Amino acid sequence: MATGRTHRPATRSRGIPEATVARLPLYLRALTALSERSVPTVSSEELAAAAGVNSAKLRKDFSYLGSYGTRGVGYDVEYLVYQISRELGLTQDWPVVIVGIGNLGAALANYGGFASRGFRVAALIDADPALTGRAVAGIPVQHTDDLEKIIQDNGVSIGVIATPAGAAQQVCDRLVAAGVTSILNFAPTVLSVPDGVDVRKVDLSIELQILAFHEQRKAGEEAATPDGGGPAAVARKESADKGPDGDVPAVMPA
Amino acid sequence: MATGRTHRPATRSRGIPEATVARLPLYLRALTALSERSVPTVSSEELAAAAGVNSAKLRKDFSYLGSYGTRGVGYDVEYLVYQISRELGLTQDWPVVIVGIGNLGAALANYGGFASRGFRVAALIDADPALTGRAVAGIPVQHTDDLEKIIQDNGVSIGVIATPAGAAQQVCDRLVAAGVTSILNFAPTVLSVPDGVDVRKVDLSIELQILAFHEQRKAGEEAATPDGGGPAAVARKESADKGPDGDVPAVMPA
DNA sequence: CCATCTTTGTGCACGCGTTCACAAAGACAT
DNA sequence: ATGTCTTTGTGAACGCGTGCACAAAGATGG
Repeated sequence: MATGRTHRPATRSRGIPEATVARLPLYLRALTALSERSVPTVSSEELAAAAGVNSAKLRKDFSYLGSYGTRGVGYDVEYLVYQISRELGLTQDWPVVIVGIGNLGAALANYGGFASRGFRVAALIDADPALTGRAVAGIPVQHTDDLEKIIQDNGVSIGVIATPAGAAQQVCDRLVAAGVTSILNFAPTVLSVPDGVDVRKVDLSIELQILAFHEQRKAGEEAATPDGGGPAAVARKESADKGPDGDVPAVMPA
Repeated sequence: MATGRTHRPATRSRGIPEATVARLPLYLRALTALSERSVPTVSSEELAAAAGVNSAKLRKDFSYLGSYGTRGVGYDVEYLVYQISRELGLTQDWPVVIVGIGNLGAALANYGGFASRGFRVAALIDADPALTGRAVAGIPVQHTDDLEKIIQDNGVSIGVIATPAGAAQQVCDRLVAAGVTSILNFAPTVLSVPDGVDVRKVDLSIELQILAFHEQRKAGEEAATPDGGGPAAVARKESADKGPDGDVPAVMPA
C-alpha cells in the first residue's frame, strides 16, 4: 500500500478513454428505453438529448467503439445496445456480493437496476449474527466468517461494501485476499488496495457538500439578482461549531 | 424543458476549480479525523496520503483557498477544518428534504453522515398514503400533496430524489417550482431543470457497469494464462491503471 | 445516374486539470 | 546571525477531454 510513487501513467483502457467508459452506461440506458418503444434507429442528436450530453461528444464516444452508425440515417438501436453491452461486459453474468446489510445494504439488495444489467446478487454478508439466516430481498444473509468461501464458491470478482467506515478496510482486505478485484465502496473511507484492484467510491455526504458549496455561492450572489427576494433559505446564523460530533458516520446502524 | 442541461456551467465558482471543490470534502474528512485525535498540524504529504490523493494536487487545491500553511511545518488542522467548512458552506444549517421513502430513501434518512456536516433532514416525503404519518429515522413521513408547503415552511433549497425513475422528473419539477435550487438525484433518469438549478446524480448501476468494464478487460488480458478461464479472476500483478484514487465519477456530475 | 439532403466520423484547437520541479519562506540549531 | 533543513506555494509543461466545424458517406428523389 502507500502507493508512494508511480501513479497511473495513462488512464486509457484499451484505447477507450475513461470519460467515455463512464458515459457508456448512460447511452445504454437511453438506448434501452428506445428499444422498449421499438424505435428502430436514432440520430446522434436525439440520443444525445436523451442521455443529456452533447451530440459531438456522443459521436466521438461511439467512434472509439467503431463505426456503428449509418450516415444520413443514424444508429441502429438494437445493434448499438448489443455493442455497448458487449463492450461493458454486460453480456456475461457478474456475481456480486454485498457486505454490510444495514439500511443501505438492504436498499442495494432490493435495487432492480442490477439484475437487469447482468449483475446477480450472489450473496449478502453481515457481521451481525442476529441477521444471519434472515432473508433480505429474498436472499439469505450469511455471516462474515464464511466470506472467503462464499467468494470462491461463487466465483465473485466484484464486491460491494456497505459497512460502517470502521469495518470497511478490513472487509476490503478480506475480499481482495479472497479474489475480488473490483470494489464498489459506500463507506466514507479511503480504501488501500494492491495494484490490479479497482475501487470506485460513492459517498452520499460528499455529493451533498458539493451541492452546498454551489448553493452557498448562489445565495451569496443573489443579493444582486433583479428578481425579488427569493423564498430561498436565508443563510442562517452559523452557530454549530464544528464540534466533535461523532463524525465517523456509520453507513448503517444495523 | 427545452434542453436538459444537467451538466455544470463550467463556471469557475469564485476562482475555485470544480475539481478542487469535489475534493474539499475528502480533505475535510481526513482533517476531522486528525482533529479528533488532537493532531495539531499536518504536512501536505501526510494529509494527501490520508485523503488518497497526490500531495502536489492537495497543495494546489489549498492554494486556491489562500495560504493557510506554514512552510517548514505544515497546516494547522483546526484552522484548515474551519476554512474548508466555511468554503463549502457547512458552517450554516442546510435543511434537506428526501422524496421517495423506499429502501434507499430510508437508508438516506438514517445516514449519519448528513447531520454531522450541517445537513438536517427537514422532512421525508412519499406519495404512498400508507406511509404517511409513519416515522422513519424518527422523522414522520409526509404526503406528496404537501410538498410545496413543506419546502417553503422550512426554507429548503436542497432536495434529494429517491423515487422510482418514472416519478423523478415530476417530483423534480415540483421541487424546483417550490424553490429548491439544488438536487441530488438517485433515480436513474436524466432530469431537466432550468438554468440556475444544480443537479448531481448518483447512479448505483452505472458505477457497477464501469467496474464491469475494467473487470472484463482484466479477465481478457489474463486469457493468456494456461487456465481454461475460470469465472473467478485471480488478483494478479498487472499493469491495471486506474490509480487508487477512484474519483467519483459519474457523479461526476453526472 | 446525378443532384441534393441528412447525418456520421474526425481533424483541430482550446481550456482544464494534473504533475513536476524548484524557489521562497519559515523553523530550528549552532 | 547564519546556515541548514523542512515544507509550502506556484510557474510551467503536458496530457486529456470537449466542442467546433466540415468533409466524407450514404440515403433519397427525380
